Amino acid sequence: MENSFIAKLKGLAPMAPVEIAALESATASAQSFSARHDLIREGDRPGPVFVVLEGWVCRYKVLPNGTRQVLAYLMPGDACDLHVGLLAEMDHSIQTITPAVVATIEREMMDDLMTRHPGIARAMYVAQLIDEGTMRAWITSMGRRASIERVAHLMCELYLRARNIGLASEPQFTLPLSQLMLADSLGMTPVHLNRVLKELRLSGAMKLERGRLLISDPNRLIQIAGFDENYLHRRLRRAG
Amino acid sequence: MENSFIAKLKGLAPMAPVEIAALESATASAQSFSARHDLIREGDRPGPVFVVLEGWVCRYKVLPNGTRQVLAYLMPGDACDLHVGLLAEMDHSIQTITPAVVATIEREMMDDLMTRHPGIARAMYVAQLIDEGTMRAWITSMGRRASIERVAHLMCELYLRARNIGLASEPQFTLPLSQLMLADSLGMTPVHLNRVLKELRLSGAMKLERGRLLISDPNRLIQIAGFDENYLHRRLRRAG
DNA sequence: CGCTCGGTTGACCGATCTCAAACTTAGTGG
DNA sequence: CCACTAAGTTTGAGATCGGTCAACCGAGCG
Repeated sequence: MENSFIAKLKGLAPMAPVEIAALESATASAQSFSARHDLIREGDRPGPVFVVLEGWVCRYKVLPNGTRQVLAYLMPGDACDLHVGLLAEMDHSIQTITPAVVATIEREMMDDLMTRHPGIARAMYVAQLIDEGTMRAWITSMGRRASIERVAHLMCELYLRARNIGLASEPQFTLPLSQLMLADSLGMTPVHLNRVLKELRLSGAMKLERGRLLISDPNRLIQIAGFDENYLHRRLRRAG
Repeated sequence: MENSFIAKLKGLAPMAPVEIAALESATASAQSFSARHDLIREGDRPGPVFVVLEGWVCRYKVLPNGTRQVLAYLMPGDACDLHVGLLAEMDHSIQTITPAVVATIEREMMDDLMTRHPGIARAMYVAQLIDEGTMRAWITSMGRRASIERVAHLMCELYLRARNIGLASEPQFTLPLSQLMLADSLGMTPVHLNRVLKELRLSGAMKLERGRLLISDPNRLIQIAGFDENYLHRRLRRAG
């Protein structure tokens, strides 16, 4: 059975059987990691490309004052930048959140895959564009949305991404993020995040509990968030 | 005399004479635009790649409530994403800030340049990685830095970028951004930004005046910002 | 069974926003 | 060359959002 990386790429561009086989063999060497394990740290020299096959992973940065900012979440199927190898050092760290299975693809292998297989190249580029769009959405959230809107917006994003890869069972889904981690993503205090979550719960929009999120009133949540699902979807060009 | 785009790419990867010639001809069709002119708007179908040759340009997003968030600044030599063409529509707009000269490179031309010229491909990938690093730094700023730190940090970033392309005359440089625009970049109110600028002026670190920034005490500014210039520099790998 | 980690709550404080007005500069037309 | 205007900047007063500090709670685990 094909892994989540292949499944994702197939959703982003048409993929020939040869290409699928090539991806199979490239990701064959997957490794398991425990939760909270740094795959690579800020300042390290970049190595191979990481591909998350199972579990959740995040990118983050720690500031001199000790605070942390989470920069992105990687879910099964997601990979980190294909060309990192060109940089002298990482400007951020990457860490598992849950126990995770991660494959690594060496730079030469990656180059080879991209040049030899146009479908793979195309899918990887689209994936990268989507990731960039997500970053822009985060900047927008942090800059111009009130805390409750920010929380709601992130939940919408994570829900849609989970659903896209078949990890959501309609009204709810597994969300293995502590409130501390969420606060570090949203640029707020855990205390304040907790109050916002309470407000969202009382408003009947959603309810976060031990590792899963229940979206009781999707429309209300979307409305609070000012969420435009377009930023994750329908962005693929119909015509090539 | 070569243009700012070529100059920038030459700084990011070794460039063969043929490659320079190819870039010359690709950017020959530059066009002039007045200030505040949208090059492309959110929702539009992406077209060619934009390359800024002269002037300042920004990416931005407007929210339903009417507020605006600036997502990035493009200075002479900067280009926007090479593969935008793969998306169905823009998730943000791009607008000139000052009068600007912008070249456009059609997708086929771009593909051709990249596949035929490894030096160009490499330089473009590095440029993209740097842009992504900048976005991550913005997210970090918005999430975890106090307003005065954010302002100082952005000024450091812009100063270094200007200096890199020869647009800074040591203690000062041309900064054609209104306070409103800066506020929209930093996720704050123009009123509050103005107060922060006053604080920075009184502290003797820097002074912003009509279109130029004077950095009176670089060390102090860097210290206030918690600026790590590594995120823009020294990231190129020595070894290929 | 007690410890530890994460979540929850309260009281208080301070940073940032809002609203509103004055002022400054650059550009425009008479 | 001088109103006049529009855009941008500056300042004040008061309100609000989100942060800080501190205590308590509850579940999982050795």
